[in-house]
Order: sequence, then structure tokens, then C-alpha cells
Amino acid sequence: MKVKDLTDIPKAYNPKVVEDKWYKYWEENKIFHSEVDESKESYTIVIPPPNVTGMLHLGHILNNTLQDIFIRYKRMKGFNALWVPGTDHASIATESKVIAMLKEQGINKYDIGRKKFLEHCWDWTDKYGGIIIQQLRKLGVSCDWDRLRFTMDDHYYEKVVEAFVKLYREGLIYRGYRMVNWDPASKSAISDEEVLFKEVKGKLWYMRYPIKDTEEYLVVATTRPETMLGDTGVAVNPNDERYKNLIGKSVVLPIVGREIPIFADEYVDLEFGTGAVKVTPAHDVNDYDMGQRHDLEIINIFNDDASTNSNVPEEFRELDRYEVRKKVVAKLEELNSIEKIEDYTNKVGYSDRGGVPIEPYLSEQWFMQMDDLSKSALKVVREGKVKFHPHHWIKTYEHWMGGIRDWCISRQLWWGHQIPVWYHKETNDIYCDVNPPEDIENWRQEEDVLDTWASSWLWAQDVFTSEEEQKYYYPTDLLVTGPDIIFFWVARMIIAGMKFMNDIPFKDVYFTSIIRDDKGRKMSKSLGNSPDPIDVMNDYGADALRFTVNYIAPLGQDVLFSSEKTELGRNFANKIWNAARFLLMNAQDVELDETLLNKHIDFTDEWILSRFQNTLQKFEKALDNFDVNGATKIIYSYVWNDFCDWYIELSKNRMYSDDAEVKAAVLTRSLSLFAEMMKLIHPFMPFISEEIWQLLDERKEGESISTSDFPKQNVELINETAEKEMEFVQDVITAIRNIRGEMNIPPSKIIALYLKTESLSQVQQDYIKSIAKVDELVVDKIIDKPKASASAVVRGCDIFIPLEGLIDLDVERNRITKEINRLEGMMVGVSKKLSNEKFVNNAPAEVVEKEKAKQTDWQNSIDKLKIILSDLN
RNA sequence: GGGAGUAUAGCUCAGUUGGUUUAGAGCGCCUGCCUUACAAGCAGGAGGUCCUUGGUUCGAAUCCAUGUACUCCCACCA
Repeated sequence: MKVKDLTDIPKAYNPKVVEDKWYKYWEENKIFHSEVDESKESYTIVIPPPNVTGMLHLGHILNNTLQDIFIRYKRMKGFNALWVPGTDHASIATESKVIAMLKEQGINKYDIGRKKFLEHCWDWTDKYGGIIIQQLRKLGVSCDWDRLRFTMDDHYYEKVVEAFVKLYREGLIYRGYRMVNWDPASKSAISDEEVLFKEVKGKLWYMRYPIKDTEEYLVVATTRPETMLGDTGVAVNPNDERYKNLIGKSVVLPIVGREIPIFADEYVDLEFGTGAVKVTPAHDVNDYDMGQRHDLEIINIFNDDASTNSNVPEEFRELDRYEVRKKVVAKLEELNSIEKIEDYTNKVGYSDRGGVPIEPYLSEQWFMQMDDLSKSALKVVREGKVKFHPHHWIKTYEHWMGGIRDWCISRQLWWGHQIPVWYHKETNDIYCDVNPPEDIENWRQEEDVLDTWASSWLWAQDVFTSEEEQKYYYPTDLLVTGPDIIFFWVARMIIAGMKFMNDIPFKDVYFTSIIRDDKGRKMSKSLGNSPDPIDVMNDYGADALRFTVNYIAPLGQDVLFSSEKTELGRNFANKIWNAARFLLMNAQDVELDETLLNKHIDFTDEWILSRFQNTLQKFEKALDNFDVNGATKIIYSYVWNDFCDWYIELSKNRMYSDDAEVKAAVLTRSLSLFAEMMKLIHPFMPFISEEIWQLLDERKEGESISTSDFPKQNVELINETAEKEMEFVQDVITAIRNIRGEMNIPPSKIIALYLKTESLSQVQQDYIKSIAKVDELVVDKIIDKPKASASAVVRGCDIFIPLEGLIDLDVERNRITKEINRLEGMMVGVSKKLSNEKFVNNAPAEVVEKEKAKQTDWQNSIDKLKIILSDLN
């Protein structure tokens, strides 16, 4: 054992130099690479592939740090750990970005055609797709970069197509003319999950529809007056007395002049509006259903960009939906057909990606039948084969899976996996296969591509490119993702796993918190409250950010983040750095020797090892239960409070000893424990732990803490006797510090101490003397209180500090009185319990004993303090 | 209209199966300290009706119920 020769160690930790250096080292030495190895158990995580359009944000930081923590922990525990990285082609998101980019150059997608457009998409992917991957390296993630995957890689593409063909042949994928959510911006269908409902302040228009052959009219209320151009009926509730006589009659549609029936349908709510509903089967889901029930005509009035088509009167054609709304309302007012207009707030569905209101729209689409597919996926989660953390997300999952509807998987886009279906040019026959038909000239391929999620749902199984690998690594162990994509991705991956692999895709799912700003608001570009993680890492270090985010992120609750909070992690890194610096500097000229590990041992050594074991146990338990936040706190308090505040301080006695062997022994021990500590830190703060671990001893080329053995639990090192001895010393020192503090006795002032107890070991006495700056320490069972002294009672023992000339009697009286009051307050509770017969009779004997012991101890202390107080008076 | 979560110190949160916690931590605040690892630090201190009201129990921050407040998800009400 030999520490690195160091001439100058910087006083403050500088992450910049350290972090880049080690990441390079890890990559060069392929520390994160994994190969199939049947002699070892695998531990696998697949990264939630970020979009190629994406930039790193704080959500990624939390998410990827968590994955890295688990993968590094398991790697050190001896698993063959593999973390597969990759990116998602993100069909609609990327396509709209490329369209926008081309638009700036005056280029239109349709003008250049599919082939050329896709080239632009690939260019975009090559140019921007790697950014986020590069940014992740800065965070220190231990992905196996030799396995970087993309959802449009050849192998992956084939697998997506294969899955489609298989499901099509089983009749689970079908084509249908249906009402879908239409995004007029991208001119594509989107799935139900991609629709976000927003509250929008709008109006409710009451419109008069003249009843045929009468002077009367029927008033209908609507939020979308323009759709009246496509009305083909008016519905009322069958039980509505107001309109009973009108059922079967018809109205004449204003502007259009079309005669449309009045009919009865249970769907209509008597309370809302006028109780009469205009029905537009082509542009509203409910209206469509009513149209089907009552055999109404379906008139589509919109083009695919939601402008009006030739099915409306000429003067209203080729207008945007909001333009035509104004025009229709104006016209109706002119015709005196508007009864009134009310303010009304309703929920409008917006396209998640396009950002514009979606349009219910009838079109030919491909659907996946989800009913049967979802059954086994629901079962494995219910049975706990796939476990959710926090567990309560299971309810959300069950709810969605229970009411699952068919999935619209076709998109009228070009960037993505083109649907492997060909239509015969003459017969219109359908051909579906992984390979195109041989007489390709007679066929034309389906233009549509698949929903992005209909490719990424295979991520957990098809990032592995050989059967051997798939068999070895699948099922993966852990998925870390946000609860916002539980339906989009998590559920569908489980479905795909059960369908194509007949096995679950992962054993545990960790749902991360949502990062908000320090006021609890969502991070957003427009608010400018979203710090760039790269800046934060430059300012504070990647380790600091990683540690901080986890320290403040409880499982399942939002994280309130601001850049300044990263000081917590930075300060901790600096603390670790300085503790290491202290040991390393002292070890420079010392002959370290591992045979000294068990020499010159005292209770403080036993205590710190005992505490380490205790910490290790709690740490592993926390991580095994996915309580990452808890693990950060456990390690933080051990390093800072136990190791730095107490152990290092106490070790100085021997560190500065004249006996070289004593010094060497204490340093050897501290350094070797420090190396073990670094291993617990490593999953959270990989860079600083590697840096220090490398300094602590001579390491071979290519060696890394990442692949070192994680500390093993050893119950034999738990030492209660040592802990008791230590606690007594700590309490005495704390009591003295308290007196010093409250009496304003300078730390430099050396004091005497009288300790009234049977006996106290010489080592304990020595530590008390050095830490508390005591020169004369008297320990005896018979001690008379010296004159003008401050006092305290520690674990039943009187302690006195003679302070002739320094003591302020008022302050001392206050101190003692405060302590008596505190103890008496506690006594009230205990006495009440013990005088309660029911408690004494019913509570377990040991609990009663404990309470009695407390009572005796406290009473004892109170008595002593009272004597002290009366002496003062 | 359904469902989920949260409420503990000025702020952000811990608090393990009810009694080992005298309700803790970080930040902030107050008072001392440049004590030869660390001022990004050390030491001491102040600060809490554990959201309300009931219930279960010998015993409740902890379990149950009710209410209140905030957050989020799902749902086709024109």
C-alpha cells in the first residue's frame, strides 16, 4: 500500500480537470463494456432513448443519474452490468423540426418528395442526434457506448416491421375508416394518448334553426358554430317534454338550406344549453356515434389542414377553421339566427407535438387491437412479476389497461418505419410481409409510417442484435422513466414483451420525480426557469449535480430545484476532497503497511468500523428498496458526521504521535477505510471517488474503482461496546462545548475538568482532553464541586469545569434551569405512562422496563442538577 | 365525473412494521471561532398546536374515518 506522491493538492476540489480526465480513461479502457458471460449473472438496463431532437434537461439528469447509480452499484457487486444507450427517431417531433428548418430555406416537403426529404431527416439526425449523447457523457453515465442504438438502425427497423407483419397476420392489426384525432399542423392522425386537454376560454353560441313549415325555431347551443355547415341532424332527449312534439320533424339549416331531421337520443343532456344538440357526424366523436345510430348523412367539411372544402357553400370555402367560424357567426347574425352568446370555458384537445387543437376527423387508418394483447401485460404487473416503484402507479396502469382502446398506429408522415403493406394497383389486394412483393411494379406501398411508440415498444428486446445476447440479457432488470410515459411506453413495452418474447421486459420500474423550479412551477423555456444542466455542471461539477438532485428527490414526489441548491453537492464533494487531502498529505512520508491494520487499535477504530458496517447495511437496504434518496442521506451523514467530524478529529492524537509505527497504523487504517467509503460514494459521485481511489494506493493501468469489489457486510465488526464508549466521550465533549459556547469561553482557553464517575479508561480520557482542550482531568467517584464552576450531568455523571473569574452566575443558573425544565418536561410523559395501570399491565415488559429506566435516569439527573442549582443560589 | 398523491421548524424535506427520537437533516437565522484537511469550514444556539375534528389503542406524527387545502392523471358532455 502506497499513496501517490503529491507535492501540491489544491485546497478546494476542482471538478473540471478531474471529470474529463476520468471519463476519457473509462472509455479508453472500456470499463463499461459488457459481453455475454454465462459464468456471471447479468444486470441490464436499457436507457429510455432520448429524441434525436432533444437537448439535455434536468429531467434527463435525474433519470440518467438514477440509472447510473444502479448500474454502477451492481457492477461493483459483481454483476455483469450492461447499460444500453440509444436514441429515438421521434417520428413526428423530428419531422416537424425538419419541416421548419426546410421552410426557412423556402423548401416544401411535398415539392422535394419523400426520398429527398428523408435524406434531410438523416442529415438532421447525424448532426443533432449525437448532442444529447455527448452531453450525457459529461454527466458520467456508464453506458456501453459500443452498443449505441437508434430506433431506425437496420436491425431494429427489421424487427419493427416483423412485429407488424406478425400482428397483421394474426388479425391484431387492421385497417379501418374511423374517426381519429387529427393534427392539422402535421396533417397526420395521432393516438388518444398524444392529445392533451387544455381549458380554453371560449363562447357558447345559441343558434336558431327554423323548424320546417312553421314560423318557429329550435335553439341549439354549440362551442363550434362553424361545424354547422356539416350538420345533418338535431338531437333532443326522448324524455324532454319541451321537444317531444318536435321529434320526427325537421329543421332547415340556416346558410346551407339543408333540411335535417330532429330525432331523439339518450345521449342528450336535458340540463345543458337548450337541451337540443346540433349533430355534425363528420366532426365530433359523439355526433359520429349518434349519426351511426340514426343513420345520418356524414358530411366532411374540412381538408386535411382543417380548412374548409367544397362541401360548404362557395363563399365559405378554403378558409381556416377559425376564419370560417367568424364568417359563419357574422352571417348568422345577419340572418338574425343568433339568439345569444355566453362566455364558456371548455376543454379543447391539443396535439402534444403540433401544439394546435386537434380535429376529430374521419380517415383511413391502421389500428392495433389492444384488448387481448393487454391481458397478460396486466396480469404480470398485478402478480408482481413487474414491480412498480412507487407502487401506487399500479393503479394508474390498471385503470388504463382496463379501459384500453384500439391504438391508431399509422401516421401520415414520412420519417419513421414505413408500414410493410402493399396495395395491388388494379385489384387493390393487400399484401403484407417483411419483404416487398416480387412483382413490385404492380404494387404501391402504403405511404404511412408507424407511430414512434410502435417502434420504441420493442426497445427492451431488440437493442440486442443476436439471439444469444437477447437470451442472456433479456429480461432486463430495471427501467427508470417518468410516469408521464406510463401509457406511451411502459405499458406497451410490457405488452410487446409478453407478445413477442413471452416474458416481461424488465423486473422493476422506477418512476422518477418531476423536476420543478424552486417555486414549484414547471420548468419551461418561456418562463426561463429551466437551468441548462451543462452550465450547472460547469459551475458546480457533475458529481455535485448528481448528488444534489438525488439528495433532494424523494421517491414519488416533485423535486424543487434551483442551481444554487447544487452547493449542497459541491460542498459535500469538497468535504470529501479535504478529508482525503488531509490523510494523503500526512501519509506522504509515512511507510504504510497493511500488517499494521490490526495494531495500535483503540475503541475509536472499532467504533468507526462498527459505524461503517451499520452504514453499509442501511445503504444496501435502501438501494435494494429503490430508496436512492435515503441512500444519499445515509452516506452523507456517515462521511461528514462520523468520519470527518469525529474520527478524523480523534485520529489526530495518534497522527501526530512521535511513534512512527503508531502514525503509520492509524494512517493505513484510515486510508483503507477511506477507499471503502469511496466505493459507497462511487455510484453517486463517480468522478471524485475515482480520483481519490486512484490516489490512495498504487493502481494498475486500466484499473478502476468502477470494477473494484464493493465492500462486504461483516456483522462481526458491529461493536456495541465500542459504540457505548464512544458515545460517552461524545456526550462529555458536547457538554463541554455547550458550556463553552453559552459562557462565551474562547476555544483557545484551556480548562480543567472534573468528572464524577467510577472510572474511565485512559484512552477515553486522552481523547476528551485533546478535543475539548482540557489540561487537567480528574476522574473520581467522589468529587466535591469546585467553587465557581460550570456543571452538567452526562449519562448520570456530574461534570464540573472550574471557571474562577470567567463564570457568569446568571448564565450558569439559566443553563441549569433550562436543562432541569427540559428533563422535567420529559418526566411528565414518562410518569404519566408509568402511573397508568393499563400501560404497566398491557405493554410488553421490555417497554415498561425501558420507561422505568428512563424515569430513574432522568430523575437522577434532575436531582443532581437541583443540587447544583441550589449551590449557585 | 372518476382516480392518485401531498400536508411535520422561516424554506425544502426525513421520520422505517404504533413504544429506541428527548420529533431529525440541509438551507436560512443568531453567537463565537481564519483550532496547521476543509470559511464550500468548525463549534454552540434559537425555532415545531406533526393541516382540522373524531375514532381505534395502555400508548398515535405513525393506523382508521371525516373535513379542508394544494398537485397531478384519466374521462366524448354539445
